[in-house]
Amino acid sequence: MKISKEKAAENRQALIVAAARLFKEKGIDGVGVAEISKAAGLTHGALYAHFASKDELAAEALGYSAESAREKLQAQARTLNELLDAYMSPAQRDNLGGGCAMAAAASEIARQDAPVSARFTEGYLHMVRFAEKELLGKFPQQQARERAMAMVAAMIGGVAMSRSVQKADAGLADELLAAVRKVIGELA
Amino acid sequence: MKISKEKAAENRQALIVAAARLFKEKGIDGVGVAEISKAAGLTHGALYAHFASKDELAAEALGYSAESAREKLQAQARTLNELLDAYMSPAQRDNLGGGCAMAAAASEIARQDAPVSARFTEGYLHMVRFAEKELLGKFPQQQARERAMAMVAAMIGGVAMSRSVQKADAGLADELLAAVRKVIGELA
DNA sequence: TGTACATCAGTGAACGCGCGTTCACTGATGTAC
DNA sequence: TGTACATCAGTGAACGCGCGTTCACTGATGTAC
Repeated sequence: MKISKEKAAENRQALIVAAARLFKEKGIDGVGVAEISKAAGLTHGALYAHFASKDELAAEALGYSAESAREKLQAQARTLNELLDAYMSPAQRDNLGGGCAMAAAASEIARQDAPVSARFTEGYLHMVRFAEKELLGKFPQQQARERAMAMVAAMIGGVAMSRSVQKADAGLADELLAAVRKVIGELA
Repeated sequence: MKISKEKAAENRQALIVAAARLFKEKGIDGVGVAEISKAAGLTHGALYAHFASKDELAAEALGYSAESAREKLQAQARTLNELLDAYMSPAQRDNLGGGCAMAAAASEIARQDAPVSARFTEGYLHMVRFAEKELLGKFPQQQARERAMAMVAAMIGGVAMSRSVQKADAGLADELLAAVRKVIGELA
């Protein structure tokens, strides 16, 4: 049963969207092609009509995550403070599948190959530039860039660590999140 | 061929040490019981004489990682600045298997169950207390704790992100590491 | 101290299972005339 | 515009493979007498 070009493009996109969510929720190694395909309303065979391998889909999915995070940033956060409020919120922390791929997969990306690393680098630099732009009003260029890099790394680390301690100590998880948000905010 | 109690205890320890290194290098899902056992000089069957499951070994291994990091911290870092120099160094970043488990597995721990989360929480709080002790000379207690929590989260995030961008842009990875080290150092 | 025997850490074959990937086939779409 | 046919997205069975785990067996250790 061949499908229209339009419908095929929709299915391809559905695979990417489902993969992006599931990879963030369960890790790349933690989810199989069958589960991804099913979540997209297809069988696993169809996946291979669109992507050469699971790895290729992973790169596309993480690229999509980075791109939609960029759009979200542009649409919703006007200032660095607004970004911090949104990013360091319990809601964003508890939304693994819909949240930031860098926080959800920070330690896994180190083991992926160059194409995935490149997409993450772009995503990271985009956030850094957003922060840098505002810091340039208060600091010389070099210092603004250093601060921006450190702030974004701290945001990602803060969310990842808050998630890591959450099952053992939910109160600490919230305290950690608020502390990072506050201290990082004071850097701006 | 039964083995002496002493030798059996050595073998158990070898399994934990090998698992700790391999989990950090490849992720918990990325390494199998056969590879761990082989690295410890045993067959996979022997693993089940010491641990009920791979998950139980994982908890032991990550607990061991946290414990040996604590010993290393106590033995080698006298001041916060020394800790920052050691932790945020390219050498520690490039030593995945021998380095900090929190930086190596930050995003994976969020998906593990409570026992693993508890061991990470202990490890995180140990580093926070180390930083807090020094900050108490300059800041009131609440502020010292907030700063310490943010500093440790930023260190972990900085190392994890430096590793994540390294394959795509090695220069950026070094710049990122140095920027986080500098900005975090200024918080103390 | 010497002997008989229970213990149990370790071996390696085997288990069922789910993985990523392949492939023969289907049938509506899209195209050529 | 209507007809014949090539295309190719999607299906689902099947592939080999490595996974975590089990288990009958081995044989040196450790113990009881």
